[in-house]
Amino acid sequence: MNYELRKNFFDRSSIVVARELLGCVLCRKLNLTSSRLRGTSKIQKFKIIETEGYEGFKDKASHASRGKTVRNSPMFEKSGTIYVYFTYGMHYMLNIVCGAKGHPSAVLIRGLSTSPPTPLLAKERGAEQKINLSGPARLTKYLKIDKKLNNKKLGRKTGLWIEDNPTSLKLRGSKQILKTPRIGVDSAGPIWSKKLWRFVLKEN
DNA sequence: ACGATGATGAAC
DNA sequence: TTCATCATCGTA
Repeated sequence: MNYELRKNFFDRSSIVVARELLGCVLCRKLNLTSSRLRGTSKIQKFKIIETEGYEGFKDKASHASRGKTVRNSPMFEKSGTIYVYFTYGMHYMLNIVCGAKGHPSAVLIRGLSTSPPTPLLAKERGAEQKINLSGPARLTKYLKIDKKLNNKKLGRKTGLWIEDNPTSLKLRGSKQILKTPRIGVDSAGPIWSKKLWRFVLKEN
C-alpha cells in the first residue's frame, strides 16, 4: 500500500534521499479546464527514475555554494519544501529540499516513467501507453510545474506530493540503481562534478 | 552541430 | 554591462 512521504523522509542528506526516491511515485493534482470538465480535477502519478543530490554550502555544483540569494532561498527552508527555479530563459526545474532548516540541500527530479511493472495510471483511459518523461525540464512542462509551486510544501493541498511504493522498498541497495556523475555541472570543477550523486533506475 | 530562448546571479 | 548557467527544441 502506498503512503505519502512525510517530512522525516526528506530530513536527511540529499544524497540519501535522491537514491531512495527512485521507484517512489510523484503525484500531481491538476484542475481540468475544458468546458465539460470545469471544476473537476485529475491526479497523475509517475514513477521517479532519475534524481540528483545537491548537498550543502561546499558543493560547488549547487546554487547554494555561494550563499543565500533570492532565487535559492527555498533551499534553506525546512525539508519537504519545493524549490522550483527558472533557467536558460525557458525551463522550470523541480527540486525537493532536504535536511535541516538553514542547511541548503535539495534533490533535483530529472526523470519520470509510467513503465510496468507498476501500472500507475491503471484507472485512467490510455494508461496502457508508456510515457517517459526524461529530462528535468520536460517533466515540469508536462506536469505544469512552475514558480507558483516555489517555496510551497509538498502535500495534497499543494497539488504535488510523493508516495512510497512497494517497488521502491525492494530497490534499496539493489543493482537496478546506477550511480553516475551529475549532468551539466563540469564548471563546478573536478572534485564536485565527478561526485556520483546522480541516481538512475534501470528498468527492464 | 548550432542558435534561440531571456531569468538570475556573478564577474568584469 | 556582459557573461554563464543543474536544458530543450527547431533547424541545418
